[in-house]
Amino acid sequence: MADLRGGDLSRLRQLNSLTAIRALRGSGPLTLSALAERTGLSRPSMKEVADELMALGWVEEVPPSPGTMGRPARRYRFRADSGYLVGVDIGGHNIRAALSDLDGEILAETRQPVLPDDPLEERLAAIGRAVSGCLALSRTTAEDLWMIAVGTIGVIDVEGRVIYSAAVPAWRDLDLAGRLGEMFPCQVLIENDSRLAAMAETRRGVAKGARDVVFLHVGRRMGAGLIIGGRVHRGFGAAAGEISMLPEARWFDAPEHLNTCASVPAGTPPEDAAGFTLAAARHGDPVAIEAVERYVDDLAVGTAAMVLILDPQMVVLGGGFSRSADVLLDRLRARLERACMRIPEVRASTLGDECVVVGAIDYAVDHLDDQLFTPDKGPLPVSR
Amino acid sequence: MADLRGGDLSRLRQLNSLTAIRALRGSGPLTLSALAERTGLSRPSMKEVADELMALGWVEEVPPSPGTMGRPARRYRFRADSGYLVGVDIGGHNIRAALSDLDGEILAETRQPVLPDDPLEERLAAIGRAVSGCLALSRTTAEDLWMIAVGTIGVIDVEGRVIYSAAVPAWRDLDLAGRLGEMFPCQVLIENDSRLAAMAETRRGVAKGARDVVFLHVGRRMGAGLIIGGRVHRGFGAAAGEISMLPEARWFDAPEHLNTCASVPAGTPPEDAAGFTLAAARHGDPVAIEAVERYVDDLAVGTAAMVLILDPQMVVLGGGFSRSADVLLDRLRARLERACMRIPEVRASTLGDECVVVGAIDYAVDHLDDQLFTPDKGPLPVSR
DNA sequence: CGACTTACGAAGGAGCGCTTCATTAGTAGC
DNA sequence: GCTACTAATGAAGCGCTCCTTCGTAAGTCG
Repeated sequence: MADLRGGDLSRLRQLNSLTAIRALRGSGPLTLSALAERTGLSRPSMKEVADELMALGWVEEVPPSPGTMGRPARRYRFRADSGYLVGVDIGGHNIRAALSDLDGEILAETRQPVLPDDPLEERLAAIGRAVSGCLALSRTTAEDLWMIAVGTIGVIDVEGRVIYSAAVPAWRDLDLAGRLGEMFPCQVLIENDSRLAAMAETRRGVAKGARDVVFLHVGRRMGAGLIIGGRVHRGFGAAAGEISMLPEARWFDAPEHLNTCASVPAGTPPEDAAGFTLAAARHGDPVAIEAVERYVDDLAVGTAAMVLILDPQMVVLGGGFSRSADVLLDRLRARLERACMRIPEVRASTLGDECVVVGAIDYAVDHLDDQLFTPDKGPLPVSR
Repeated sequence: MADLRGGDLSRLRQLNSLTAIRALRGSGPLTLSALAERTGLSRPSMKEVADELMALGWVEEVPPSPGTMGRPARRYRFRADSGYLVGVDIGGHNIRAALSDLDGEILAETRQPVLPDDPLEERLAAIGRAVSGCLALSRTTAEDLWMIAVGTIGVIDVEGRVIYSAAVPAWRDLDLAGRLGEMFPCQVLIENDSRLAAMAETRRGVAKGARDVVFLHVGRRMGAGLIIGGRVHRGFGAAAGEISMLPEARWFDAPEHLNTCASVPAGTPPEDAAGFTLAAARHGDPVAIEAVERYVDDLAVGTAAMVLILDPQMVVLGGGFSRSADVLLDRLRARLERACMRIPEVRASTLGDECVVVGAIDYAVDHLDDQLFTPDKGPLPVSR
């Protein structure tokens, strides 16, 4: 049972203010009449609400649109630029950052190359540089940041501490939330990168609008992120999606089939081997195809487990190997058809490398909405 | 984004009425002042709300409690008996039914033995008898039923049609929701029985209050039900939890280890074999222990998959074999500790055979609450 | 330049919740 | 059996929020 608080008249106003903000966020500038119609309020009431929102800084008036019949109508827009959000993707070789307005519209992006075994402080400094870069590009300052959401490889506990990170040795046992909290004067959110990628795909990618989605990170390491009921599923200890730990799921070593394929020429750097195999398979090389088949065999086991357990609407393939989705998708589908009761759609990611930063932004927007648009968390705050 | 409807004054009243009903449902009869305090409303307003709820039939006055200081206070209670809910468990060998009031308090229970290969019409008739029995025991009539929730073995699709049922041949392809809808003059809900059992355990069993729970049905057949975010997780096609379909999870044949154990005396009826093995293991029979170890080995694979994927707060063992939880729990825990990152609590069901009917009732209560306590679904209806 | 269209703004009214205060119906003590 | 105390009741008056209605204003079109 949720809250047991009854409501006051002021609560009603609060509700209507939030409804108005929501209506404005969803679509561009709206006239007073349009707003009134969407919210179901009468015009005079809507006017009062709008005045209040303007006074608080949430909304501003824009010039009326010319060329319309009748008296020009006042138009209002949500001041998405009264604050900014940052998303960060901490990967093994790259740190990406993006800055967005409060609507999640991305205004700037940067990338900082790093090495997996860079020392901790150097990594943190690179994060700082990536974020500063975004701020500089969009001519904003750290004071305008409302929230920063970070996606990182590895398992993060509920408090934002790194429990486990195979790819980045220095990351282990780090109090990431604490360190980033010292660096930035705003709220810091930490999440697993696959979960954020899943978020991005359900918000603006191929799975847009779906409520239950399994995102598979296929690449040199394997990962999964779950969206359940339209929200990121973290699990009780923030360890959901770690099925690659289970030997029977055959995920952990699955990429080896691609790395050790006999078609790969000697001397190929190890990070390019899998890509070579996938490309060879695309061109019909039977040995490479054999390796891909074995890879998908293994991939399908863990995937089938997730599909059978969750029965999602869609499975999205992301990560480095998803560039070779043409080689993988049909094969994966065929195996799922054999194993599963109901086959979800199986699609490739459409967001590519920006998946995680974009998902971090979306995650931050969600979090912000929760804070703002949940009634009874005090009065609507003043927006600068 | 949820609704974009702004609110009226009447909406506020509706909100407060719902809050009051909630407060009354949660605890027994309350005085006007107590109600006012809990809802945060002033006494005069609370009085008005209470009068309205009385007029609509949702609430009634009870005699003031004697022996208190000061003027005796009016007391109100939720009229949980203004309607009734029925839960049904359609099993292979038994059909159980329970009748509850609108608070989910169980007032009557019945059981009808059936045979797995009884013809369809006989089974449906047995359901009718089970429900009529409950009505008779509690002196109510079918007209007082508001909702009936049915848990059944097998996979049910979103429309309440049986897609697959290994245990009950006649069940296959049946439009269960349709047939039951003809039998009872109220809303009919169909769910998989493991999911309802999971529901019961999170509402009034061992997992009370937990938000993410995996319920394992361990018995002659294997099943699983998931609670995610405090709600039953059905999946997009209502097929969530069917991991026993996956060979690698080693669930489907797991019970065979117990059935074919060499310790079981020749001539034991097949349905008692597993129970015998479990009992023998409890008393130290090394051959039986060996069989149990193999059984738990297999059980743990699928369970670990679910734990790694979902990271639940608790795993609850239910179903026939959970009576031997003392033999199973520690062994299962030990294996999960090896396989999983974070170990959830592992506990045995406390509700026993009534698990599914009780869960069906809880499911109906939830459904009813959704319908009643979601504002903006029209005005609060009149309760008879 | 006048007719038409559309939005604005002010006035009056109804519903809901709040506070305040005198009143009432019990118990406890003498 | 009477008085003091306690706690709830019921009525009156206030303020806020939303609604409807109307005359007025600011554009476009012919």
